[in-house]
Amino acid sequence: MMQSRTHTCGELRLCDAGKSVTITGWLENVREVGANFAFAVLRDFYGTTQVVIETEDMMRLFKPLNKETTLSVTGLVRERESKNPKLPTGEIEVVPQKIEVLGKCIHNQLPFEINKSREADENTRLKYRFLDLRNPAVKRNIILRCQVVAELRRLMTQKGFLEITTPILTASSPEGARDYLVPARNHPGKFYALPQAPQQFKQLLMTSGFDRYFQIAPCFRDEDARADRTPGEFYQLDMEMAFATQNDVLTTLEEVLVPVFEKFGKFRRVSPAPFRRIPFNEAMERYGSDKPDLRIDLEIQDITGEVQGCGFGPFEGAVVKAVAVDNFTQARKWIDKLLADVEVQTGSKACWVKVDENGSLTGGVSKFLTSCQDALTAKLDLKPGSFVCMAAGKKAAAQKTAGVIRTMLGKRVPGHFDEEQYALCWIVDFPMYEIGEESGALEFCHNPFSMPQGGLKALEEAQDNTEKLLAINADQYDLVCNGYESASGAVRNHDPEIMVKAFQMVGLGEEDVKAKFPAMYNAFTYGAPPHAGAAPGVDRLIMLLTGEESIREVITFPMNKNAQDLMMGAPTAVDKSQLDTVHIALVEE
RNA sequence: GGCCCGGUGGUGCAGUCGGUUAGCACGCCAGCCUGUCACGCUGGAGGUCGACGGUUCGAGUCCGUUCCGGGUCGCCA
Repeated sequence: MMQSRTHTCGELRLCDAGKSVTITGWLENVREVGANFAFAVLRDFYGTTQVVIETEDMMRLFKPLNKETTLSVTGLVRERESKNPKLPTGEIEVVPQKIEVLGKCIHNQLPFEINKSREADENTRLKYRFLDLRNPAVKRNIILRCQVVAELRRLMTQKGFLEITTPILTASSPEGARDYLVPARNHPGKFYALPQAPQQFKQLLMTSGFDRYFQIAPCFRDEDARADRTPGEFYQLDMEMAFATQNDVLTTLEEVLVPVFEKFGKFRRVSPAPFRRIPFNEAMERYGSDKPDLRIDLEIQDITGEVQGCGFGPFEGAVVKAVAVDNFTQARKWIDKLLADVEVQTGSKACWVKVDENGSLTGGVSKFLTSCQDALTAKLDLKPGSFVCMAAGKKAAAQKTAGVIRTMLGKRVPGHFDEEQYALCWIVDFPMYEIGEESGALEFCHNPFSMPQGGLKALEEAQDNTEKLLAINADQYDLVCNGYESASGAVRNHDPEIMVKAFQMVGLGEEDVKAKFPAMYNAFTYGAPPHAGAAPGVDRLIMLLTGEESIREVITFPMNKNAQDLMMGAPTAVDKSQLDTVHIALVEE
């Protein structure tokens, strides 16, 4: 039987010298510095401790052990002859009397070196995630995640929110992302779906009279991955408040998140509450994005009027947006790279001009713009040495492209990016409806659960008037931090009459509302409280706090981009008998 | 599905204009070394360059196809 450990590998200090101890852990390294003289490093969750090998017998014991074998070492703590101030345990070492091998590592060549695993090929890391996680630098993010989640729970609970879990096996939701489906064994041909969010359940909880609900909720969406978006599953701090206004929700989240950013964030500076509240349209106009990075001090200017008739084809009849920077000294090659990167990220081309020492436009598309040079100079406050990057197209596309230009210029031209802070803002007043790109018809812009501003009256007044309908905003809001969408929420539409009306605007009727959200619609006819909520993304929050650029660094067992778990081998084929049980027949490709 | 970037011993990378035996660091193995801590020194093993096809006297290098990975657009109420 294993001797129980008396200390961890992170806790022995000089004052422990002379004690007899047992420590356990992984054999990290053995440094042989002489014949029958070596230093072994034992690592556990808490730290590392040096074990000194100075006898032939001990050397013989250690020699055949591969790195990463787990050991129990019993011996005496001794003050080191040469100390290492870089290590918490650097003043002592353990002189072993008894070594016990607890778990052999039979591989003398590891897939990667534990302490350098972050540099290894990501597929290899994911396949050997259990080894990758032995790296303290990798483990640190997971530990931080636990601490943040615990703090979120503490703060929410303190504010009177109840954590209530909701079903994982539920009904497919007709809106939104692709569902993950689970065949129902007892109901041939029918399926459960994994929840994309506990949206309807939390609204039902509100109608049940739970005043304040939250949950660290797993959410499942079958959509493609991005660097900041894991495929398959992710976690949200899902919350909802009864009899609450938009301001109640924003204030509550500010009170919860500011302390978390301050306590756990990589950067010291955090936007003080209340955060700036920027209407969606203003965000698109000034930043070209509904998730602007406010650490960048540049803003987009509209130069549509200034450049009309200049003769440059792409500008004719288009909306033209510009971002200008002063004291620009970059080379032509740099500009070409910028334009290429903008095109990769947006699919749209950008163009540019510079201002020479005489105040004249030069380079890029300057030959087309000489006629409007004065107007542009005035509008953009151009000076000798200014650089202007422009995007043209339909309004939304031009805004979006200019938004990417703003971000790239801001981060690449020195002096416009104050990186080391958490710049938070709320984007509010999202439009209720939009014209669908494919359908060309009126559609819900975000989700149909949001309360239109002005309620029933606004909808009735705008009925059959597309222009007016497009101008209706919803009490919907996103929390944005450093260019990432960090939370999304809304004042919900709790009134069946307004729900039906809102659906009528997009050509749907009462029957559609009932069919799509039967429980919610029904519940709301029994006396529903006005309610509002939001759902900050936990994974992205941890990304922001740690400064990681890949979401896989903050997930314990992440899948790769193609939604495969390389360690477990998921997804896998299953036996025909399993398929038969759930009434599934595979179609030969 | 489109586009961009990448794939070279166990790991990370270099490889010029197509030209001799594919180079470096870490790791691994052996030897030396009594205070290392990114230990050091000496020696050694290990790759045919993602796959297939083509151009060529000759391909890691050029061309085509394809597979895999990352990023991005679509998508993500």
